[in-house]
Amino acid sequence: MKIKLVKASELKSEILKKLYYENALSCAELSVLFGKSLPIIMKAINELIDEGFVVEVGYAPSSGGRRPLNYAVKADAMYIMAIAMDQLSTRIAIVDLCNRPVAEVEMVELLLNNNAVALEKLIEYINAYILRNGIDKARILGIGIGMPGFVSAADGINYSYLDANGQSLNEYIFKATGLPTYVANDSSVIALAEQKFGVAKSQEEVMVINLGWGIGLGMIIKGEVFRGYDGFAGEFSHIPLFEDGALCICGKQGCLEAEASMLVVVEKAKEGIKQGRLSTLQSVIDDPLKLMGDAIFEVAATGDPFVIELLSDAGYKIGKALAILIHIMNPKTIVLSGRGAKGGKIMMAPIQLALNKYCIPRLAANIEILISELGFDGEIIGAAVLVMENFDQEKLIINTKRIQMNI
Amino acid sequence: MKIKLVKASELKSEILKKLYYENALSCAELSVLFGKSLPIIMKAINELIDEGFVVEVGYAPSSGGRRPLNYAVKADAMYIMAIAMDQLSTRIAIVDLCNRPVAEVEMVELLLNNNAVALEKLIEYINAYILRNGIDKARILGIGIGMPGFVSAADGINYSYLDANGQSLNEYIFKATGLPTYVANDSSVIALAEQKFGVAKSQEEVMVINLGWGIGLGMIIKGEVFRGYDGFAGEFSHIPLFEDGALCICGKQGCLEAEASMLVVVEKAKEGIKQGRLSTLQSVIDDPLKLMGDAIFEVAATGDPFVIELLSDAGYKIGKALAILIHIMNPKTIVLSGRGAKGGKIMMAPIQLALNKYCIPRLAANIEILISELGFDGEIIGAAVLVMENFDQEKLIINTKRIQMNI
DNA sequence: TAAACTTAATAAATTATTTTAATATCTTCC
DNA sequence: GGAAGATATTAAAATAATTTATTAAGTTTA
Repeated sequence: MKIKLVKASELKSEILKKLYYENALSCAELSVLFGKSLPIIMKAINELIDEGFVVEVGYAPSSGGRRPLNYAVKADAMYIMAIAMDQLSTRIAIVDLCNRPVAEVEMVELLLNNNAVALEKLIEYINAYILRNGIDKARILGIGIGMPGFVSAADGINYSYLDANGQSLNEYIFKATGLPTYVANDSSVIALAEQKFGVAKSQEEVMVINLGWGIGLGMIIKGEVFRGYDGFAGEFSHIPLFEDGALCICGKQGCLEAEASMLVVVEKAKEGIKQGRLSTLQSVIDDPLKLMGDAIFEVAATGDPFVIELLSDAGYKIGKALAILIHIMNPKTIVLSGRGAKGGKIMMAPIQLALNKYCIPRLAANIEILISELGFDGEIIGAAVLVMENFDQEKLIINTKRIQMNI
Repeated sequence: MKIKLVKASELKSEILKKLYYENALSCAELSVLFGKSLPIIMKAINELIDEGFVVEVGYAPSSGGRRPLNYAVKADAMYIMAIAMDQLSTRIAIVDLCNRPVAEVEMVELLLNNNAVALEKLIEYINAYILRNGIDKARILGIGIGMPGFVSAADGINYSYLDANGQSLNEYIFKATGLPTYVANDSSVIALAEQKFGVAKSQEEVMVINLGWGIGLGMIIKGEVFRGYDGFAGEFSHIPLFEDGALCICGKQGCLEAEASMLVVVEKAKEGIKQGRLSTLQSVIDDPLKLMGDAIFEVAATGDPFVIELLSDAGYKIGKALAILIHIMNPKTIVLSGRGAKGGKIMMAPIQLALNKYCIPRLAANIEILISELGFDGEIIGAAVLVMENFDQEKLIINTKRIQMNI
């Protein structure tokens, strides 16, 4: 791993971040990682221990000499509120610094589209959740929120949903809850999760496909989320892919989303069954969208031919889009993630088929397509990561005071 | 501009690079740029002056206090050999540290396709050019080469042309010339030129389209060329864009290159004229490809309807491809560069038309499409930049010795 | 099984960097 | 046009970081 240059004044918070991501590291390892001398690292670590952020966690195996003493974050030094939204529902969790929930993860219905009170509802949920679980707000480092739409993480504005009269959602929710808040596009948040704690762990260049009601793309470039100039990079759903394709909600024709998203698969399934196609999906045909989505993958796993046909068709089209992405970005790894990752195994073959057809062989040859193991938890974990990504020395100092007051 | 963290041991070479890119800077500016204290910067600058790399270049205008003393690279401290190749011909130049040629830029015919002796020819040209112009090899910092094909700049290998039995071209040419050599894909080299000395100067996120016999893409991300995992990123020519398009040399159908490259425009022009279309291009219809390419833009500038029709058609298709790029990368700036940049003005309208049709308005709204001013010189300048990008403390020390021996 | 070799942690000495203060030079505002 | 404020440079003092040496603790090999 490349050494990461940091300013001396940011060393301690950077070490804490690293320990959060890497679980446990020795001083020697940290020394190499940051390109700083051992005494400096030891001083920082000892201070972090004194301040209550870090603990010793025993010795690592020797690599031919004295065994190194490993350090890790103190899991309950701080908590993080992680929120994962989609168009239909919102999940809320509070996790510790090992990403373990310290209160039960809850899901609430929260329609984003044409819902003027969605933001107020969200804030209500947040405050109620904290209160109900009896968690001290002072212990919570911040709130990370992954949400669909055109989100500028830099400005804290979602241009599609949750309007706060043009104000920053980060500011608005901070004022309403007292907790530092960071919003970001759901796909970028999922990409964060996959790179820090998922199948793409520690990789510097990864493309993460968020298979959901739309089709999102979170990009990790040079080890960081790439957001583009306005923060809208990775708008994969609406690339013009098919000459005379289905009409998309965006008003255009031939968008990837309109041909291959989970929404389309569900709709095609309903329509097909109505027209007499046989499928075990028949029993849930009148269920709401969300349940139907879950059912698709259950039924696919049992080998239902109609559903597999639908998923294969979607997979092939996604594969064509991936071919374009590969030509432009030449990634090493592509991760299929999001709630649709469950169908990844079935889609793998048609995706590969499409790559064979649409990719220059040299580019497709070494590509590694992985299926997320975080699955549905990805967005929650990513939302927590989002808070830690914004952790800095200033917040370290604030929280040091808090811990010292408590003890 | 964001401060650039550098290791203390690399400060001097980084300062020199910065001065090369920015022409002239004061110590105070450098201090801010690198986040280092003034005494450190002054020490480094004074050493660089003593070593013969830097000179004082007078005072900058005051901004309300004592006028700062500006420093610049000593233009003839070192020379750089810059080589720009395309499939048909190769240009060679030697430039000083102000990118001014110190010997006449020469162009030689050098077919890359199916030419087993192309590499040997290239080396011959290099050595002959240096000899003919009587330039001391010890004065030349290195050779930068932009070339078409699948080029891995990291490995120094071009997988399409100029095979050195799988060896690194960097190594091979170094052995044959005694000069450190760096090869890279032509489009990435042009992107470097545009970002350092062109219309995209100092921008951190830029997409540079190389309009030539193919259609290349050089990406600047976080201020650096993005090359992807294998180094093949930006393979824009062969993205699958049209359902049943023309057959491409790559064997696939519907590639952008097969529909909109300069090669296609020239061929369509020839064919059209043969079939009776009226055009002032008629007089050069039997000229070789290269001349025909130049003629296209000359004729277009006079308002030739047929040629404008052809360029518009190509522009519209390029616009569709740009729409995809914009959806994925959300850049602030797109630069039309390469030898085809001459036609940029004519293509601008159809490109915008395509963006209106294929882009989500929010993404297309703020996009800035610029036409290169470096034009045909872009690849030469970029090749020189390529050498400076690889300049480090080690090379600084080597060249210090050289200068001291000479003086 | 002990000697030789590694690696880790700690302390002391050296080196490097930044901060502070002082001086020089220029602009702008009475 | 001179005084006050701003910026740049230089020198000295204070601070911080790294290097080197030392001790501790483990592995490998003869």
